[in-house]
Amino acid sequence: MALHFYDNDPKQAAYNHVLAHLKEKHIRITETRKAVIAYMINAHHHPSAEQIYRDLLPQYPSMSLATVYNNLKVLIDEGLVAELKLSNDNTAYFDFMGDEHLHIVCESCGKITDFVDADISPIKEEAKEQTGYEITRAQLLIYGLCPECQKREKKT
Amino acid sequence: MALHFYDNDPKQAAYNHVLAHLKEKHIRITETRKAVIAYMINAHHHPSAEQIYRDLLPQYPSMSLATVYNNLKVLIDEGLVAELKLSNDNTAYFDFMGDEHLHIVCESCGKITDFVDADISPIKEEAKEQTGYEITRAQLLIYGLCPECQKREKKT
DNA sequence: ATTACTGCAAAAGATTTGCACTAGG
DNA sequence: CCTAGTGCAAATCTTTTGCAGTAAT
Repeated sequence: MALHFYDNDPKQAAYNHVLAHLKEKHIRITETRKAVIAYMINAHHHPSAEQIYRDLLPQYPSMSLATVYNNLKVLIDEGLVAELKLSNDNTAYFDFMGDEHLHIVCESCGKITDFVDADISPIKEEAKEQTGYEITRAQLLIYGLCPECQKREKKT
Repeated sequence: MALHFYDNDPKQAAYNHVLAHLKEKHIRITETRKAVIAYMINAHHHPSAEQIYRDLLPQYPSMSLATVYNNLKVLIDEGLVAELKLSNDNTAYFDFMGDEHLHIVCESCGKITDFVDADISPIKEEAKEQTGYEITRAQLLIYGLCPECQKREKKT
């Protein structure tokens, strides 16, 4: 019964799903791994490895940055987390693959905004036909000026 | 008259266009800059800075890698070259912005294949409406398995 | 004549790696 | 138990920067 209660929380469901996935693949579920997974599921922003590390440090003072990287790599390999690499910045940002969404990056302040919908599957289909590639995933990065930066630029 | 002859060559035309653009912006046209521009226009692949440097070195033995980076940055800022950052690789690849095309990256061998067409402007439009961003550019990266790697994987 | 651009070397980041130790299954 | 995962530090790799000298306008 308690399980049903938790299953109503989509974040808890995602967390359980990830853990089940790892268990099935015989990938160990460690304290730090759980911490990174929970962090990613709850993150509304698109954190860098460094940010994750800093935010988790108070609760996991012995955790190392390398471990954060290791865990992110595992999650990426399992298709549970996506890696975003933007122009103008050689830091990778990470994104939990819950619901599908695209990213818009502000070229002025660097903020990343999500936006839902927009079906890119016809493009994938055409790409497959034109090139013979077997498409595994696609990433659309849109660059622009966020509303705040638009205002700021007008003032000048 | 000679000019008209050269204008019939689209690569020569692109080269002339870039030089005219730089001249108008009072950006100096140096030997190494011309070399990088010509290289990018003629590149059918998607070279890294290192690759450009290595390929130009025989003809420009005193050129430095930093200069390649500097010139690429200028060209990017002027919207003449695009920077591609892929997952699984923290190298940037560069692409001359001639005709519009999208990129498909093989997850197995890393090869980048271009593919033309595919209109993403409706997605840009929707992004603008949903988020209020003023869209400047978009980059669609498709990941998959190239035909060669598909064959190789089947054998195993 | 200016000053942007170059080449060099050093610095700065981000990420990866090697290794001894620890803990999950 | 056994070995994947951890924490640490050092290494690696890409890109950036400072600076004195050079060349484009």
